[in-house]
Parts: sequence; C-alpha cells; structure tokens
Amino acid sequence: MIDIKLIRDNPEAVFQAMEKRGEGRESIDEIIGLDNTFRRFLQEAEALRARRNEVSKQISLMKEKPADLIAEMRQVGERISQIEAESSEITARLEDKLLRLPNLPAADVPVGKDSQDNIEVRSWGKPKEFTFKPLPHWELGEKLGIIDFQRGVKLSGTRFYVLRGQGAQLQRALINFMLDLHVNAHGYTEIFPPFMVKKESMVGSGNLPKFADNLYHDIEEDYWFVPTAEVPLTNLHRDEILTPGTLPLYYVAHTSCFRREKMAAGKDSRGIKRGHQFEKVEMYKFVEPETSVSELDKLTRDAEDICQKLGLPYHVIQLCTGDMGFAAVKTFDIEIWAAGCREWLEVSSCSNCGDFQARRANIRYRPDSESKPRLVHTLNGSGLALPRIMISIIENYQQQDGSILVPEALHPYMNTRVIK
RNA sequence: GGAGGGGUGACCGAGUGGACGAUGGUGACGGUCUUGAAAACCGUUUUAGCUUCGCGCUAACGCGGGUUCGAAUCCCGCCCCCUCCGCCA
Repeated sequence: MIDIKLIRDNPEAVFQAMEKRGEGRESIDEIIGLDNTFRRFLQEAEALRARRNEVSKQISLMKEKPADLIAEMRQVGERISQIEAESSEITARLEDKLLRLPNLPAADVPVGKDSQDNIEVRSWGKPKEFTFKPLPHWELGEKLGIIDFQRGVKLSGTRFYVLRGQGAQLQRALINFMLDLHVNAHGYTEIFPPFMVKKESMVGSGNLPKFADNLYHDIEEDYWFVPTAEVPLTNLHRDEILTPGTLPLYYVAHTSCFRREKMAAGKDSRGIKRGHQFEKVEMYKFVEPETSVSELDKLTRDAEDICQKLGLPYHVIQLCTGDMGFAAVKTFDIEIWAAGCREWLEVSSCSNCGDFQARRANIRYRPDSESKPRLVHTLNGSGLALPRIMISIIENYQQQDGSILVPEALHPYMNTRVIK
C-alpha cells in the first residue's frame, strides 16, 4: 500500500509513477476524492464527539440531570452515528482502492511496457554443447520413470504430476541442499510456516484483494492456500513493533505453493514447468529502509549462488516498470538454461518491496529505544523454485543413453551419482 | 463438536456505568547517591488519525454491533486462549 499522505500531497508524482506501470489516472483521482470526503466526515464527527465528551463530563458532575442537555446530546449522538455510517462506507471504498494500487517503482528501474523491455544485467556459464540432440524433461522423465504425468492427471487433473523414485529424491535433495546453503552460508533462519492462512495475511503480502482469482480458497473455514512462502513469511511480524537491534531478519522457508493459474490455461502445459502445486524455497528479509537497496543485491547473489553450485548457466534480468510485480519497487529475475526445451526458465524473482507490504501488514521497528516506530522494508526472492531447477538439471545433465548425472553439489544428498 | 473459565498497555495484574488512556508491580530509559556497579530513592515511559501544528481534539481495554447524555465496565454475535469430554495423524 502506498502512503495516502503521499497521494494527498503529491498526486502528480504518484500518477507519473503509476503511468510507468501502465496504470490509469482514474483510481488516483478517485482516491483523492474519497479521502477528501472522508476527512470532512471525520472532522465533523470528531468535533461532535468533543462536544459530547465535554457535556457528558458536566452532566456527571451535576446532581440534577438537566433534561434539555440530555435531549441535545441524544441528537448529537444520532448525528454522529449518521456520519459514522456514511463515512464507514467511504472508508471501505477508499481502503479497497488503496489496496489495489501497485507499488511505486524505484527511480532507476528501466521504463517499459512488458518483458520485451527487460534488461539483462549479467550472466554466468554457457549453455552446454551436446553431441546428440538433448531431449526435453517430459520425455526423459517418463522414460526414467521419475515423472508420472498420467497418474498425476488421474489423481488430480490437468497440471498435476507425480514424482517417483529418484525423481522424488532429486527434489528432496535439492530442497535440503538449498536450505542448508542459505542457513549455513548465507545466514538465514529456517522457518516452516502454515500453508493455509487467513485473509488478513493475504492482504498483508499484497495477494488480496486484487489477485483472488489466482488463489485456492477453502470457503467453509475461510482458509487461503499460500501461492508462495512469501505470504506467511511477510505475516510472521504482522502488527509488530520490532525492538532495537532485531533487524535485519533473514528467513528461508520451503513450502508447497498453490496457484490456480486460471488466466494461463493452455500455456506451458507440457512438462512440469507450470503446475497448480509446486515446491519452492523462499528467502525473505526484513531490513531497515536505508539498507534495502544493497540487501536486494545480496539477496539476488544468494539465489545465484545456488545456480552456480549446481552448475546451471543463468542470466540475471532486471524487470522494467511494466513487467514488475504488484508489490515490488525493483526486481531481478534469474533465468536458467534448459537444454531440452531450449529456453531460459525463470527460477527466481528477487524483489525489494520497500515499505509497501510493511504498511499493509503494519510491520514496524524502533531504531533505538527512544525513537518512534518506523516501517521496515521487506524483500523476497525464490531460492529457488523446484520444478524448474529439476527441468534444468534433467535436461542439462542428460547423457546420450538417457541417464542423468547428479550435480556434484547434490552428492551428499543423493544415494546415487547417476539417475538411470 | 459439547461443557466451564478467561482475553486490559512491552510483561504481570487491578478496575462491574461518569473525573479511567486506565491503580499497582516488573522491565526499559534518565537522574540522585557511588571510585565503579548493585541496592535504595526521584522522575520518564502506548499507538495512530485529524489538525486552527496548540502535546489542541479524536480514537483504541480480543473483534464487530447494541443500550446510554456517557461503556474497559451492561446486552448480543463472532474470534482466540486455558481446563474437562468427544473425535483424530
């Protein structure tokens, strides 16, 4: 959520930032209008309440309760409830508009319309040359009996698959490898959060109210299934004031992620690239505002470290204003090479969200014991998404006989050096 | 799911219709004392909104509604925690 004061005091700057994202002016104009109305109501109600408080105090001191004063206050009370009813409707609309407004991009984010305008910032490794035609993972996976698409569909329908034997083990090895690296080498604290959360948590992270159509929702109990561990991690400190010395906080969590992917029906349907349920290791940081720029760089490097240790060629892309996520100030994507399907796959998206989530989730800290609470900055990044690293490993490490070499970094985590 | 008990400031805990943003204690911070520290004593210590920016006004005692001139206090609904019972990996 953007600071309403910023919109109030500097609507033009906000509008220009929104325009870079391809957002219209109407919602901002509407917000300003609602805010003005709300404040008029508020001031009237507060003046009336002040009057009522004062008179009530006087009445309490009198032995004889004067009927005329009480009658007047009864009217004042009625007027107050009238205003409250009207202004609560205004507030709800204002709140909804604010919650649906995306974050302001940082000044140094390249302006652009869509992924065409993203910029490559660096790359590592070279796609491997093969002496034979490398196969896509769906063919290899089926041949090796490590991915079962048909039974996935039987169990749950389209976009579901079953990992079997060394396929399942490979995924588990990767999860452990990544968690260990982030915990032991990068200084993160491991968290195992709930996969179902309440509505407030989804609002805090920015997934609700705007993106309900990509979420699974249990109506009976009103539980929402997390589309990423970013949701529970953001809300770990919701409604808290962190005491001096606690920042920065680095968290890492492995969760299943659930996404309806409704708008992408038919897209990427081959293989395990885009399922309704997938595993992901997520890094998350709560930091002081002054440090979030450099923390984003460190976060991205932590994700890259995984790719390097697994020997997977990648490049780092800076997203342009039009392609960035809702909550982000600035985002770097990491794309790894998949030799079989011959494409660069997005395995990580590392974002600085500034105070956007902190304001929604009311996450503050005190720099020292005397100072006022300030909003923290939050950052998130995949470290990494499992299906796509699996794809890249399967396809890049395949051999002519259809077997797959296990990357050296995973040797301590697997009981075999070759999947066959 | 059923029965009973409870939710008050960073924490503990008082408060059952009016002067209560809320007694007291702990903690934290500042001071006195001390070579220094502890102890003792004194003082300070919520968050947010509006704003004529004046610490002026308003709001917040789990959440939401109601009664009342006035609600932490009374009434209704919901949520959460504890105990017992039931069910269950």
